[in-house]
Amino acid sequence: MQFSKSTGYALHALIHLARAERGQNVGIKELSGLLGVSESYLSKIMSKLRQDGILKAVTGVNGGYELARSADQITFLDIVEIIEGRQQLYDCFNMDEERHQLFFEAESAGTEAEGFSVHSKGCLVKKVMDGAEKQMNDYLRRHTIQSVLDSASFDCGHEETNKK
Amino acid sequence: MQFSKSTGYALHALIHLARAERGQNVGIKELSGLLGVSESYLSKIMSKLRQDGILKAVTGVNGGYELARSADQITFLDIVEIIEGRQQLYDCFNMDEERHQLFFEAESAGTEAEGFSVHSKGCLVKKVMDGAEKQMNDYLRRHTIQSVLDSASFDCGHEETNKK
DNA sequence: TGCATTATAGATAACTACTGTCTATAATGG
DNA sequence: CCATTATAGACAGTAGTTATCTATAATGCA
Ligand code: SF4
Ligand code: SF4
Repeated sequence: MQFSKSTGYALHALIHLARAERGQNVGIKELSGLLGVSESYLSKIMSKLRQDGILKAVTGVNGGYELARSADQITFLDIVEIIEGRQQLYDCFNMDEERHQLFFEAESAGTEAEGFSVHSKGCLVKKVMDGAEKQMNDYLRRHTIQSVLDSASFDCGHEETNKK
Repeated sequence: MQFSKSTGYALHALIHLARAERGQNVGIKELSGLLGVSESYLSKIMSKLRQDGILKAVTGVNGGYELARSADQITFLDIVEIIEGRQQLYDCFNMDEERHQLFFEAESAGTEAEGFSVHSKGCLVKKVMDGAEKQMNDYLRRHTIQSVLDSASFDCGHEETNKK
């Protein structure tokens, strides 16, 4: 289990866009050169980000990409979910059997047993695995593109006052 | 990005072993039947768990598997790391370029710049992604096979007193 | 209008990891 | 000696990722 390379590409491209001046389009050529990926492949990723409302894109001369919202409104979780997909990390096998009812939580056994699925609520194994995913997602949600830029010191600090 | 099915198989098999009486071997036939996986495939997973010291295995008549240590000494993280591997979730691409030095953290810029890699220490993108993974791993480390059994109420609660 | 530029979409292929099966081998107990 | 059981290796099918190529549509400019 690993994050796909595409997620890395997306993150790096967005950081570059965030550093570009507001209202200025950045072309795929510049981005792909910077990341060392083909224009063709990267453009697919950018399109996906656009479809999900992270970017705005302009075709034609002087076209390119621009952030659709401010960098502090774009979380790492946004990007990960868009590129990696929104399926859960842990997927129950054995969905149609009744063997897994073994792992019901004690408290929820007889209280409100109406219309809830074995997998989503009752099972403790699933609960642990989903809980682990939630920990990661919460962390990713707390970090934005802007938060990374804020704590970075760039080589040529021309307008970023290195506030040490 | 998803956990492999094998991780699920491993977790379920271990829980079954933990419920079995101490000193009693459980065969691959029983386990595979329970999980609905082929003996052949599951045995590979079990072997891996044995090689990593989670299980003990006995060949021959009346052979089978048994936990090598008590269930509260086997964490979810142990299993995940054994089956999924121990590589980091986020892998830096672009390892040989010097472009990524852009994302250095301000504090660490001039203090102790000796013998540390751009990727592991300096980069804030990597830091966020590794931090996210750590959140998940810490959570998985806090949960053991035993902790799941403790809070479960089994259908036939013959010796588990349902301590509400 | 016509042209160069730029993003988009689809088809497709190479590669990799995951999942699964089959066969042969070794160890154990009776 | 034999039945049982785990182990190991080879192998194939599947799916997802990564990547390339081509064609198309939109835009700005001369
Ligand atoms: S994790 Fe729980 S609900 Fe999911 S397959 Fe296993 S026992 Fe069933
Ligand atoms: S995450 Fe940081 S260190 Fe890794 S490739 Fe990107 S810029 Fe470089």
